Amino acid sequence: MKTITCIRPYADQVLIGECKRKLQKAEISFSRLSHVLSLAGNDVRMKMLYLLEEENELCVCDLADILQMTIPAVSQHLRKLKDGNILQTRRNGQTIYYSLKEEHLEIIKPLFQHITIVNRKKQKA
Amino acid sequence: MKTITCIRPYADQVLIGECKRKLQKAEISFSRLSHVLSLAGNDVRMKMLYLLEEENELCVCDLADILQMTIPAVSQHLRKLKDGNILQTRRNGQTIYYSLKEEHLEIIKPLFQHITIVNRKKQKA
DNA sequence: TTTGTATTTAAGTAATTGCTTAAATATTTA
DNA sequence: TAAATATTTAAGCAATTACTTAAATACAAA
Repeated sequence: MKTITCIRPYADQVLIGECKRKLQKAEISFSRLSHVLSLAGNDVRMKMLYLLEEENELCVCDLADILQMTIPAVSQHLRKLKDGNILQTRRNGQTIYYSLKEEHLEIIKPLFQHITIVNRKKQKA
Repeated sequence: MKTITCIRPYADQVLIGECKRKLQKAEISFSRLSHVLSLAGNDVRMKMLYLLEEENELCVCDLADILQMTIPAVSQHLRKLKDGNILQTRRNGQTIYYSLKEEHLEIIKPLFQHITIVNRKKQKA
C-alpha cells in the first residue's frame, strides 16, 4: 500500500474520515455480502440457484443434464455454493439432492425477480 | 462438451426438458444479472457502490483516500463499474465525479439493505 | 507555455477461476 | 462379493482478476 500522493487542498477530510469509519463498522457485512454475490455472479451458478428455487431440489445428474455440462463441472459449482452456505444437501441412496439453504435466502431470493422469461412467439415469414 | 454418461433410468426427462427451455427463454436476463452481480460481488466494488449511494457522488481521489488504495487500482475498479453501466461520470475541471446510474439500480439498491453498521461499544475491562 | 494535479492507460505478475480428464469414494444391486 | 451408478476429488491448464509501477492524457493555474 502506497500513500496517496494526490494532494487536493479542497478534499473534505471530515467526510473522508466519516466514510472510512462507516466502512469499518460494516466490514463484516461487506465481506459477507460480496462473497454471496460473487457466488451468484456467475452464469452457471445463477441458473442453478434459479432452478433450485423453481424445483425445490435437484440432483447433480439432473443439473448436469439441464445445464448441458459435465458432472464434475456441475459438482464443483455446487460445492462452492454449499461451502458458501447457500445450498444444502440431502442424500437418498447414491443420489444427492441439492436445495437452497435458509441462511442467505434473503439475499438470494430477491434476485430472481430480475429473471424474466421471454416468450418470443416465432414470427411467420 | 461430453455427453452425460450417467444413465439414471428414473430421470424425469419431461422435467429436464422444461427446465432447459425455461433457461433458454431467460438466457439474456441470466447473463445480464450475473454480470451485474459479478461486478458487485467484490469487496472493494461493493464498498464503492455503497459509498456512492450514501454520498451521491465521489471523485477518484476521495475513493482512493477512503478505501486506502492506489489511484490506479481505484480507477480500474471504477472503469469496470462504468463499463457495466452501473456508474456514470461527470467532469468538473480535472476532477471526475462518479455516481450510480439509473440503469441497474433496481438490482443494486436492494443489496444495500444487507449492509449493517455495527456499533460495537467498547467493553470496559 | 511550463508546471502541477487528477485521472487513465499500459505492461507485468501472482493468485484465482472454471473448465478438463482421470482416479477415488460411496452406495446399490446382481 | 463383484459390478454398476452417482458423486466427489485431484491434477493440470488456459483465461481472467486485481493488483503493481511507469507512462500517457487532460485540464488548470502560474
